[in-house]
Amino acid sequence: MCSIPPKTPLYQHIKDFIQAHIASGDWPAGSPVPSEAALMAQFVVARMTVNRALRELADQGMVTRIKGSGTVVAQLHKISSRLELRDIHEEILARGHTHSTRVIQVVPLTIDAAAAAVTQLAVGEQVFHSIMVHSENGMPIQYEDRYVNPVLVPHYCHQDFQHITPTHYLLAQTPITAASYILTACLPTASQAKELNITPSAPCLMVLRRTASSGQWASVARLLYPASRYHFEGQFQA
Amino acid sequence: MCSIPPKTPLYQHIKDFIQAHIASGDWPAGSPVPSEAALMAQFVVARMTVNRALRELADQGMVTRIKGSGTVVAQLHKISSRLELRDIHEEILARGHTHSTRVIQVVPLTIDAAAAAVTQLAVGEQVFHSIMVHSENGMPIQYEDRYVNPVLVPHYCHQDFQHITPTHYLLAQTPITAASYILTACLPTASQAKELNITPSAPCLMVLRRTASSGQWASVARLLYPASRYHFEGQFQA
DNA sequence: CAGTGGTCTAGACCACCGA
DNA sequence: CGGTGGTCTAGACCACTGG
Repeated sequence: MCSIPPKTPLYQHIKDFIQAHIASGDWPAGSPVPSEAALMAQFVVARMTVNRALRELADQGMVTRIKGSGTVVAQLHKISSRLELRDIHEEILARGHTHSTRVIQVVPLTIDAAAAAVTQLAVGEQVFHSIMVHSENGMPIQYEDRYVNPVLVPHYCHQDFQHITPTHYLLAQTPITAASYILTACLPTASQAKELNITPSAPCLMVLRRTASSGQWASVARLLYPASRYHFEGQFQA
Repeated sequence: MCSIPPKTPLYQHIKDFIQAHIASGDWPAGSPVPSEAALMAQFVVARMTVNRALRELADQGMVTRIKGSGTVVAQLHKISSRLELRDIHEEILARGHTHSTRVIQVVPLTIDAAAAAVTQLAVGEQVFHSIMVHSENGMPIQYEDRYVNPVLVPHYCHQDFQHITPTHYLLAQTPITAASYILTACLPTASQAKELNITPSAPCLMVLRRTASSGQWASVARLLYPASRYHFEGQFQA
């Protein structure tokens, strides 16, 4: 009866069964999914097993559960996926390529009006400011412009960023408890274009990422990726 | 002893306990999390309860579990977040704004070499092709260029897209079982710039999204957003 | 080998929903 | 009221890891 002989968990069989019916259009959005009791009988399993299957489907947005009422196929009006912003070093290594870093500047700095507009930090605040370019197999793919809180990371500007990325160092120094990002597109400034070896009219993806550690801001990074060499991708599997 | 009197599930107490230790830096990345047996004793609960707490933390990427070995705090070298690609209509309404659509073209089409390069569809394939611009409070924010599989959605080109978005209609017609997207930056073509009422040098975010339904491709959409008017954002909470 | 996590069972109590 | 899902228990067997 079972068509998946290798050690497939029972709850996975139930998930597959339900997903197959949804995928085939058999059970359109809004239609009821069999109750836990019905699935218990059908698969001859304990209720906890059925419950786990349905709960996981609900977590991944496939079905909607209403206490006291029942379970229905979810309205999939949004397609969501995990967007991961990884450490550039690990990302490049994972592709089997080599990563190199060109450090342009690492200095203490006092936030002026222009920097405040970008970072949302207070004018006059003392910070560390680093600029570097990361390359994959020698090709520049990320221009990293970063502000770091010296209170949390006092020795930031004495690191050798040829051998450890700022992201990696910061994570090692202080636990990140919250992060937010904005993803947009822009054109590079003249100096950015030069460092990235692209023309000033080549569009770039820009990520503005802020991280915080136990209530204080830890780092604000502006990451520029030439669109011709880098993009984000993802998938959603029902 | 318990500090959350209202009906908080026991597994949630355990999750909170562990997350608090991670967030505070008490348990740095890589450090071991108490075993299920230890947490059973500490919280005086059944193993299934502890197991659920740890499993959910693992699912959300907070900890890493290794069979036979133990549970450790995850290396947070990637900051991940849910990127949602919602129906533009619902998204605009959710902001309390008005949505309007300008339909530029909805026609049957045979894929030529140029279209094949973009869509990865076979040259010579018969499809429907629609182009429209979505505006928020009268301001264009999305240029939608879409190819649709007529086998799955035979009446696509007879819809009134003033009143129902392609995304919405497609979801109602056929269950989407898989989707993938590419997120990049580009400059608009002359005609795109004109329709979006931006200059040809204004960078745009571009989403290339493919959806499939039970093994067949359903739709390929190229969505252009002027960066000055639209961006993606998200946050990660430990 | 003992310890760990992965899975599963057969019960149970509760809050909620709809008729 | 009966049916539903939300949670929890006290056991159990297994496969895997480490020393």
